Amino acid sequence: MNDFQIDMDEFLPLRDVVFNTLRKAILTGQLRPGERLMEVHLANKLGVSRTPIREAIRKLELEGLVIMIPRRGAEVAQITEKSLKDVLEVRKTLDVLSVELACERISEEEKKQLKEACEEFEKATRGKDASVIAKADVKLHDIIVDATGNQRLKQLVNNLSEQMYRYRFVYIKDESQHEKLIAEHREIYEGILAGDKQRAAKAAGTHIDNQEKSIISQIRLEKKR
Amino acid sequence: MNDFQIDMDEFLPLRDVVFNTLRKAILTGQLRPGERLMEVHLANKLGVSRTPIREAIRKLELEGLVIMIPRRGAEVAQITEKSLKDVLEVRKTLDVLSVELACERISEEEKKQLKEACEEFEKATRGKDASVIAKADVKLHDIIVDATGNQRLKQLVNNLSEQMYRYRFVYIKDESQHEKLIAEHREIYEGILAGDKQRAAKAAGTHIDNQEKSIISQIRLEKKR
DNA sequence: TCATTGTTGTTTGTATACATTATACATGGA
DNA sequence: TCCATGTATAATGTATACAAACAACAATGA
Repeated sequence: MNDFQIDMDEFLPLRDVVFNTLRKAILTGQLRPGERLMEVHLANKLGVSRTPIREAIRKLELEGLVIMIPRRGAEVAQITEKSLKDVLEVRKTLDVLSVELACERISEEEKKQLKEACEEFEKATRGKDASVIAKADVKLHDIIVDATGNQRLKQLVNNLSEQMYRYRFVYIKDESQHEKLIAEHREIYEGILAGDKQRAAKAAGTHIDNQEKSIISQIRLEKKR
Repeated sequence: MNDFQIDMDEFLPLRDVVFNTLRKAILTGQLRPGERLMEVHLANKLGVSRTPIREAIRKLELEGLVIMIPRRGAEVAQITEKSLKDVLEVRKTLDVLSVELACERISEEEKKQLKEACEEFEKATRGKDASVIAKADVKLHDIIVDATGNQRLKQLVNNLSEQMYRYRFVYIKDESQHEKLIAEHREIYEGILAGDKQRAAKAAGTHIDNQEKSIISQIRLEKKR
């Protein structure tokens, strides 16, 4: 249990390595909501001193992934149905903004990438490997936010998306939804290519709405256990 | 020069005091873009050790107010016209979302507060004291985002607003704009009270557009100097 | 039995010491 | 003069040491 490990490949300050490690552990659920993050413990586990651990926690704190209790330290933030609805409400708006801006600003090169990503996604769904599908999904959305040319938007959308990383697999694993997912992606893709803002925006909206449904029902399930 | 001081009133961990202090110094322009934040220097200046300084910088880093250069430390992030347009593009969308949600969800109590804040703002503009006007403006917008009941939205909108804190006074000081500002606020206020999403959203949009114009022209002025 | 207080251990908060690296400047040679 | 190299300095990156606060639990008294 709790067997996350540091990724030594990276050539970064330890604080950033620790930050990425803890972040991933939280987002994938290896560190559970409510779990305390004790500095010496983490330091021993990851083989570093307390300093980089603390600095990583400061960043996680600002990102909202952990909450600080004075003189008691950090613990993994609880995810409530309410907080997730809040996140999704904002994310929906920003995703819609993204595709609208993408309609206006996408380059020819990016259009090609988008087409490839779309096909890649369809292929991935046939493969049934959830992590491959998830990756293809991320790729597709990345291309869209990149096409907006708005760095800040990209950063915010990515951040909001990652808040739901834990639940990503819920709706990706559900094969009965795959056709729907493909159709939604295709609709967004075609809307952007055609420069049809309304069409793309509407598709992006329903795309999020469907995710919301899956995730919320999953949360209710977890709550009951 | 550079005469910001620590605010000792606060009863918080030093890292948070330092964070707030540096943040304010950056947002008000006391720490200029490009300026290096050297740890020992700041530590001496604020009378603390390097540790809280470093932890504060980690948070500023994640917030995008400083950028880290490996082995060289932190410096205050540059604000370019592009980065500001990016911020405003996102903020406009989120402000519009805020008033739309406020239309649906505002309580009777909040309606009363909103009315008062609106009148307060009008009174403030007659007083000509920019900081009073700014405060009334913040109050008004706070009530609106609070009325959405969406904590995440509130946090993001506040953060984006603060990015432009430096330029706030530009459009607030310009008395020729006061009538327009009052009218815009009134329009937003009445739209929300009437539950008229379209009306309120449109007003909020033009409100941001006007701010954008003032701020962009100000940036171009500063650039020329 | 219950409440209060004392004590001990654990954890965070802060400071400082040590290691490493980048930069600047000087020195020497072509 | 210009370039290269070496050295010194100063800053960050990391580890550790010390202080203060909190929590748990035991002991004591009513």
